[in-house]
Amino acid sequence: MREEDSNWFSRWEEELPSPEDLMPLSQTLITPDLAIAFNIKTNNNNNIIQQQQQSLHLQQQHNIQLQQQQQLPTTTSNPTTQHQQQPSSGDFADSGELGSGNGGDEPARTLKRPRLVWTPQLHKRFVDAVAHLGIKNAVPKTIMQLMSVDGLTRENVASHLQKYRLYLKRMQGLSGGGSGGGGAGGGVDAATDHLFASSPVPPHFLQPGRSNSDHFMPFVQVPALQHHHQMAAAAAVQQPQYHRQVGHFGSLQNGHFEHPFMSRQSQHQLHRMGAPVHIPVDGFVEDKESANASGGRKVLTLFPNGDD
DNA sequence: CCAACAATAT
DNA sequence: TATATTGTTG
Repeated sequence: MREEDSNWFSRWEEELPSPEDLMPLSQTLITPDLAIAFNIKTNNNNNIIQQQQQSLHLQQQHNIQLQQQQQLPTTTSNPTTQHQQQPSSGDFADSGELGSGNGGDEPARTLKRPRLVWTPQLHKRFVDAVAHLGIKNAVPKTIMQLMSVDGLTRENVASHLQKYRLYLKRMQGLSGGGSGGGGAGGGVDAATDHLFASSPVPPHFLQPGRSNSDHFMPFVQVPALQHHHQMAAAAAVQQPQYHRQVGHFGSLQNGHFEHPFMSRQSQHQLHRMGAPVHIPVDGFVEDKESANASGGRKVLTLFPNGDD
């Protein structure tokens, strides 16, 4: 119907992120402060956190409240009045009981983190990662590694991948054979697919038979089976600075260039930790509307802009 | 044991 | 519904 259809992937090819584009992009969903406060181990600040662990005890409840207040700490005078109408006096504060009277044992570990919201940007990185990995290697762990989004867990990716695969299958189905009466999905443009539609789907995704895009697979050959072996080379320890992390993608942390594999591999410990609060990283905004849609739940949103 | 995947839960 | 969590399997 559209001629664009014929060359959409020509353009797609051009728009393919070069490794340089993809690699150094290390975003973070968790600020150092937040990580520390919650006893979260990110790949960078291991040691710092360890120290904090000792002093972490009865503060759990306080921690939570602190988080909410710390939102958007410094944004060069943000006139956006990002006031947290967070019911600091409603949810847990006054109920007094969080869960079931946790006596004061490792609280942070028990708490849950906010639902990840897959913005088009995030999904884009996801698709790019999958595209560059090829179907075979496109498994949650490797995808997660390539995406290099700090705070993103393997399960986040796994869950998303599961749904994405269903989406691909649906597309295959209706592009291949007559529409039949299936009536299963119906509209491809259903609201459910909007996210996925926001990023072009690499052609070979639909053709498992065809060998992967060996076309462009520059280097990013993630050693998927790389077992833990290397301790963080202490490449860059996050100092308790109140700097903005989200802006500097250069990955020039100490004047040293970070390799993707060398840099993000201490994520083994990143498992369940909790933080039922928003994450104060500037650049990340919580989408009130999404939250509303969810029934007033708090949701962490990355990149409110749906623009590609 | 860990990770992927599918199924189920919220 | 979208994402999380759990269960099962390799």
